Parts: sequence; C-alpha cells; structure tokens
Amino acid sequence: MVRKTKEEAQATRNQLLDAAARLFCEQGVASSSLHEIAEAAGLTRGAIYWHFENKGDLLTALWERVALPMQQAFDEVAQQQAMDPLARIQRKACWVAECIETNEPVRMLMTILMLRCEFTQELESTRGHFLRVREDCLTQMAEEVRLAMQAGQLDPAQDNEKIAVGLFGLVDGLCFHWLIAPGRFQIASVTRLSVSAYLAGFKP
Amino acid sequence: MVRKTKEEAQATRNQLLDAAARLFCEQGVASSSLHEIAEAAGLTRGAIYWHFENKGDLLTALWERVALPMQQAFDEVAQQQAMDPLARIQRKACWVAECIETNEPVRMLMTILMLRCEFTQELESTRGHFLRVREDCLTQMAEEVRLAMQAGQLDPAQDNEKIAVGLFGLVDGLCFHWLIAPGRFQIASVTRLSVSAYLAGFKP
DNA sequence: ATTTACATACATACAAGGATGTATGTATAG
DNA sequence: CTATACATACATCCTTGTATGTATGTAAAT
Repeated sequence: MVRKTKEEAQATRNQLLDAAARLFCEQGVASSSLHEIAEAAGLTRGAIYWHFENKGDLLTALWERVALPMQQAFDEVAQQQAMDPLARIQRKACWVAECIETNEPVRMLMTILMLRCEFTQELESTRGHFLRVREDCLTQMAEEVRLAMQAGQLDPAQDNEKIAVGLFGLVDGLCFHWLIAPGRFQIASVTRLSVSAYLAGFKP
Repeated sequence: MVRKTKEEAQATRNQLLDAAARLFCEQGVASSSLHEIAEAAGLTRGAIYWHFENKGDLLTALWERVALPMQQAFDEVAQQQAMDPLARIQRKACWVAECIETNEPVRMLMTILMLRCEFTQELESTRGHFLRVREDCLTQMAEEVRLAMQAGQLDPAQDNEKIAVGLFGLVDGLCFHWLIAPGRFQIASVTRLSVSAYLAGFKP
C-alpha cells in the first residue's frame, strides 16, 4: 500500500499536520518526537521525512496552513469600505480575538506559538515568518490609523505607528492571557471593551 | 576541593542559576542540557543535581530569584499613598515595562518565560506560580481600579475586573512584542502612551 | 494493449550521539 | 566522625538523520 495518488498523498500530509498540531498543543513542540507524531497519524517517520525536512519545517507548514487563509480573511475585513476607518480598526482588532475563540485550528496554532514552542535558532524561519506577517499587519494598521486621523476620528497630533503598536500589544496580550488561563475571562467581550476604550483615549 | 562552606555553596548555586539563565535565554530551555549548564558554570551535573531536583526545578528557582524581589518592589509602588489611584495604576503598569528595559535579570527571565520555554506538563508548577502571581496582581489592580472609580477618576458603570484584565493584556502584550522584535520600538514610551490612552478611554 | 522504465510515497533498518537519573567516590567543614 | 558538597561513572532510553527496501502510479515505447 504505497505510491498513492497525489490526492491521497496530500491527505497523508494533512493527517501528519493534524497529528502534529494536536501533539504540539498537548505536550509542546520539543517534547513531541517525530516518532510520536507519525504514530499518532497512523504512519511512520518515513512519511514525515518524505513530506517535510524536519520538525521545524513541519511547524512552519502548520503555521502556513492556518495563517494563509487567516491572512486572506483579515484582508477581506480590511476591504470593507462601507465602514469608516475607526470602525474598520476596531473590527479588525476584535476579529482576531473572535477567531481564537471560535476557530479551533487558529486557537491551536496560537497556543503552540505562544505557549508551546521555543523561538530558538532551530525555529528561526518560523520566527521570521511571524515577524514579517506582523510587520505587514502593523503597516496596514498604521495606515488605517492615519486615515482615521485624516477623517478627524483620532487625534492627528499623535504618532500613528505607536498607536498601532499599542493596539497590537493589547490584542496579542489578551490572547496570551486567555490562552494561558483558559476560561479566566471572555476574550471577545473584554477585547471589544478594551479596544474601544484604547481608541477612545486617542480621540481628538 | 569539595565540601565548601555554606556561603560558597550558595555562590555555587547562584553560578548555576546564572549559567542556566544565560543558556535558557540563548538557546531555549529544552535545547539546554544540564551538562551544558553545568559546564557553562564551570561545574558538573553533580552540582546541579545536588542543588536542584531537575530542569523544571531549576527554572522555578530562576523564576523565584527574580520574581520575589520584583514582587516586593511592585508592592512598594502600590504603597505610594501620595499618588491618587489612577496615577498609581499608571505608575504600576509602566513600571513593568521600565523593569524589562533596564533590569537585565528581569528581561532575561521574561524572555525565557515568553519565548524560550514550553508550558507543558513538566513545567506545570512554574505555570502554577505564574498564574498565582498574576492572579494576585490582577486582584490588586482591580481593587485600585475600583478606588479610582470611587474617586470619580474612572467611569463607575464599568466592570473594574475587565478593565484590569485589559490593562494586563496591554502591558504583557507590549512586553511580548518588544522581546520578540527587539529594538522595534521604545517600550517605555509606547507603554506610557498606550496605558494613558487606555485609561483615558474609561474616564467618566 | 502490454511492457518497460522511472518517479513517487512511503516503511524499515541502522548508526551515532546525547540526555537523564542514579549510584558511587571523595575530600572537607563542623 | 559524620553530613555535606560536589565529581565521576554507569546504565538506560530516546531521538535524530540517513540509508535502504518496496510496492505502486504513470507515462512512454513497442
């Protein structure tokens, strides 16, 4: 039972990613051996080494599988021209929190990235991805803030980049706390409240 | 050259903690073997196993060595009765950011906890410590918020706990971003700006 | 329509190197 | 003399990477 069709091979790859996500999430990246992952997927390490280079590559693939569609959805929210700049900012910030709560793959990936992996030399490429995506989002967000300033919704005397950085910190920090202390608070409502207060603090 | 005095033994223990902090920070907790740590401290694994039970215990000790004095300093800030409640809140929130920037042991520990370790079963006790300290701080902060509401500085119609949770998220999120992208922004100034805007958004 | 040839998609086997925990040795402070 | 504060030695278990085996899909040649 070898040499399957391309579709079956893709299914195998997804099985491996699913198993890796579950094990990484449960017991951490370092503590999950490739043998365990393969076994959890009902396969052997040979399958892993066929589809991926090593554990780092596996994690990167996991991240891409979730992040790519998420990035698209994020951009779609950004295209909502019906809303004014400030409403768009608020919507985008809260959307991340909602995703973490409702979308299990996203929640698992964020759990892995924030609590179950070590950003060391081995995962340098993963960290690079992370930083680049973050930088893109930050640039977009700073631009939105600038537009909100132009529209008279935020104080134009402020630094739009700093405002965007603070907003990112707020959202990611809430995600971090919610993930490490699950069920401690309602992330969606707290994020809505916090973000609107934060933005209100920058009104002219 | 064995059987040293108690002071010398304590110094040995500190050497081990110093070496562990450095290695954990540089290459992560999981990637740092006890042999490496002992070697970096100019000792052997025997010394580690004499002073600590295992790697998890070592990390817990590391955390306690930094967190205990930090907790005290934090409480001292809380005792500043000269300031009004809102100023105290602002001061405490910003103090963390300042610490991370100026106090190297604190920065290293936060780097380890946020980026270089996996909160899995093995570090369950460390995570427990973390959560308990966080819960204490949160309770204190919520109380301060309540006082600020009583003093008419914040909107009493709001939920003081939620405000405190949001503040924690903001501060920790900024720390996280600053640690993962070092030098990307000035943490002290951004934190000051963000926190004051956040709090301003809750004014009556 | 077979056969041939090759690439694909894994499974299995092998070698080497740690890492951990523990048991034991040992010199000295108290 | 005894407990202390380590160093050393040992056994066990994993883990990774790679090399090799193998069965099948697929396309081209005949």
